[in-house]
Parts: sequence; structure tokens; C-alpha cells
Amino acid sequence: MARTLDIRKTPVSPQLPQQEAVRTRILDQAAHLFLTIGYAETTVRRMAGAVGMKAASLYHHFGSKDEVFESILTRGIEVMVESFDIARSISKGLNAKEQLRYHVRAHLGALFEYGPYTAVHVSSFHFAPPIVKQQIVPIRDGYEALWTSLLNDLNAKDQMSIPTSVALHRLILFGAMNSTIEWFDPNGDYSLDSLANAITDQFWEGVSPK
Amino acid sequence: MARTLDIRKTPVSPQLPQQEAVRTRILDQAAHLFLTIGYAETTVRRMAGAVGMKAASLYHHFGSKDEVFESILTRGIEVMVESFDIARSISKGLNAKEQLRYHVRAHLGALFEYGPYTAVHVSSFHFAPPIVKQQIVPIRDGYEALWTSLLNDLNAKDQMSIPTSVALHRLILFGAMNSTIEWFDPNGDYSLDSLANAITDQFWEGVSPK
DNA sequence: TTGACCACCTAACGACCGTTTGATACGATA
DNA sequence: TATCGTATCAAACGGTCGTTAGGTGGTCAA
Repeated sequence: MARTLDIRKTPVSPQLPQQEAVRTRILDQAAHLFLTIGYAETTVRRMAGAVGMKAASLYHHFGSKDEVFESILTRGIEVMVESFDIARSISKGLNAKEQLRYHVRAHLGALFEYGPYTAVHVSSFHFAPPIVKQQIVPIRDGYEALWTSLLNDLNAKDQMSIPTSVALHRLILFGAMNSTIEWFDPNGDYSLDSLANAITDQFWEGVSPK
Repeated sequence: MARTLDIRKTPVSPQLPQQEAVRTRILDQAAHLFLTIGYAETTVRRMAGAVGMKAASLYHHFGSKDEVFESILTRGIEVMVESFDIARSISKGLNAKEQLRYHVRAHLGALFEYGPYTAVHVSSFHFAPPIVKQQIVPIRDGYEALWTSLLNDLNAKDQMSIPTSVALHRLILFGAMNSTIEWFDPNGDYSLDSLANAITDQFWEGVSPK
């Protein structure tokens, strides 16, 4: 009913971008809180306060605290995948170690340069509410599969030598990379590039004497 | 006053061991809870319930929730230090890589074989209440200093080749070892020994083709 | 000018938190 | 037997949590 009327109106509300901007501001501030004080301490009242509104108002933009949290985790992995894809296209054709270096740099770059979204995933996923975890796991698996396939490719072409399990070495590398959020300061003396180099070199050549 | 009377009495209450046993049972169960569901979700009521008592009764044995938490973290590091010392005395005289292997095995052993105390430290320290963190940091630093000095010794004797920063490589190694609590199943197909070997070999020789 | 809609608010809900109070049952001591 | 310390309890405290209900002012199309 009244279908002809709808056609004359602009079909998409013009203030939608505005609405999206508020959502993004909330997510930015909430991600920062989740990263610095954790899931439990990041209350809805605090998230709302960080963007200058009251808790109840936040429910106009998000359905629940966990919806905010899940959005942040999902966006975090999206950023990592985008970073990975860029590294892959840039490093295509280079030798194995250089390819690895670019991807390590991309992973660390996502962790430290693209807001707190990615780092929240590393620091808070373990104790996330089961309902949220369940939703995120398949997405996270997608990113990890990219890495597994990269390492498998390099290993198959004899450009790399992993005698036992590629999956195991990927986990070791991830452990080394992700744990940097506990201690690395991207604004300190040590640059992100040199951190990426150190981890790549360590992973590639080890520490055995020449 | 009445000092002579005190001498005739047994100076130490005989039920003290019993009291200690209850404390230990509480700590064991609480550590398991902290590890599996995290600090916030581990309520005093739950900790008490896990040993068959009510929340109020737990305050007869501990002054607060954070006192329980801090006791667990402290005990966790003590276990790691004991493990380290044993590895050091066993591997004394062996070559550098074997010494490293024993210490990696000791660290992983503490993480997976000595109850949840050690693993809680890895999983929950980051978001621990600041008052607790402040108390634990010096103790944790002591353990890390043991590792730094081990790696420095090996590096100084030219048995190992870390051109840049030993501290940085220790952090990389810790990242690799500690992150195993996220995915390694000590009751699975893969033994703790082979995990220690994989991490040691990776750290020592890397993955570069021969 | 009217009326719908939007973004935000105040106020409150029930649930649960860490912790305290005061009572009770019990075992050992005198 | 009377007394005392110990271990536990039920009940309640003030506080905070995520969330909801209902109201208010402003914008904008009709």
C-alpha cells in the first residue's frame, strides 16, 4: 500500500553516513578501552562516556555490549587479511625469505598501526564470551589459512626447510609476532621495520653460530 | 605476663597443617578457574563452591579475592624458577643448544605439568588489577633475568650468535613458548618433549634451506 | 503549523559482585 | 562439664553491571 508514494521519496535516508560516523566513533573508542583495560572493565557506561553520551544512548546504535565487541574483533581480522593481501601482491616474485619478511611486517603493521582493532583480538579473544568466540573462530581461521598456505608454498618449492609440521611452525611464528603487543612500543627507539627484520631473521636463520 | 605458662603449652598449633591443606585446595581450584574462565568470571562464590563451601567461609582463609589471585601468580613464578634451576644443574657442561633445549623443556614443563598456577600467569597477568600487577612484576623480573643471563652467557662464549639484542631474542622465544598454552594439548598425540624440541630447533636453526 | 522521526536523556530494573556481620555447630582444652 | 577457638554458615550491605522503559527537545517534510 502507498507504494507509489515511496517511489517519489529519496529511497535512502541522507543521514545514514552521519549514523555510520557515530558507529565508527563508538567502535574506535571502545576498541581502545577493550585493549587497555580488558573486556570486563570496559563497561557500556564507559564506552558511551568515551564518545560523550550516556549508556542508554549507545543502545540506539548497537544492540548489546557483545555486538560492539564482536564488531571490533571482526574488523580486526579484516584488517589483518587486507594487510596480508597487500604484502602478497608486493612481494610476489621475491625470494622466500623476502616474501616472509613482507608478511611479517604486514602482520606487525596491522597490530600496531591500524588502531586497536587488531590488537584487541590478540589480547582479549581468549576470555571472550563463548557466544562471541563461536562467531569469530571461522573468520580467524580464514586468516590463519592464508599463512598456512603461504608457508606450505614456500616449503614445497624447497625455498624453505620445515621438516616436521608447517602448522606447528606457523603457531610458533604467530606466538612470537603476537606477543609483541605485550612489550613493543612503536613510538620507541626501535622501529617497526627493525622489529619485523629481527623476527624474520630469527625465524629464518635461528641463533646457531656460523 | 604469664610467660612461663606459654612455655608449657605446645607453641605451634597442631592443626596448622590441616589449615594449610584447605588453603592449598582453595588455591588449586581457584587457579583452575582463573585459567579457564579468567579473572572477572572467577567470582569468590565460584571459588568457594569449587571446594564445597560458601563465599563467606573463604574469607576465613584469605583476606580477599585478590590475595588468592596474587598467591597463585606468585606460586606460578616460583615453580618456573624451580624448574629453571633444575634444568640448569642438569644441563651444566652440555653444549649450548642442549642447554637451551633443557631450559625450553623446563619452561614448557612448568606451563603444562605443574597445575594451572604457571599458565594463569601467562593468560591473566595482562589484565590483572594494577595493585596485584605491581606486587608481581619484581618477582616476574627475577625469572626473566635468569633467562637473560643464560642467553648472555651462551652468546658471550660464541656458542650462540645473536648479533643484535639478546633481550629481544629472549622476548621472541618467550612469545613462542608462552603462546603454546593457547593451542597445545599435553594429552594429545604430540608430546611435550617433541614440542620442546620443535621450538628449540626452530630457535636454533631457523627454517632456511640447507 | 503540525506531526512524525531521530538522537539522546533520566530513571529504574533485576542480577550479581566483593565483602562484612553475627550466629551456630563442633572439637579440643581445662 | 564448662569453656574457648575454629570453621562454617545465612543474611545482608552498598555498589555496579547490562539492559529497558518512557520521556524530551530538535529537525524536517507535509
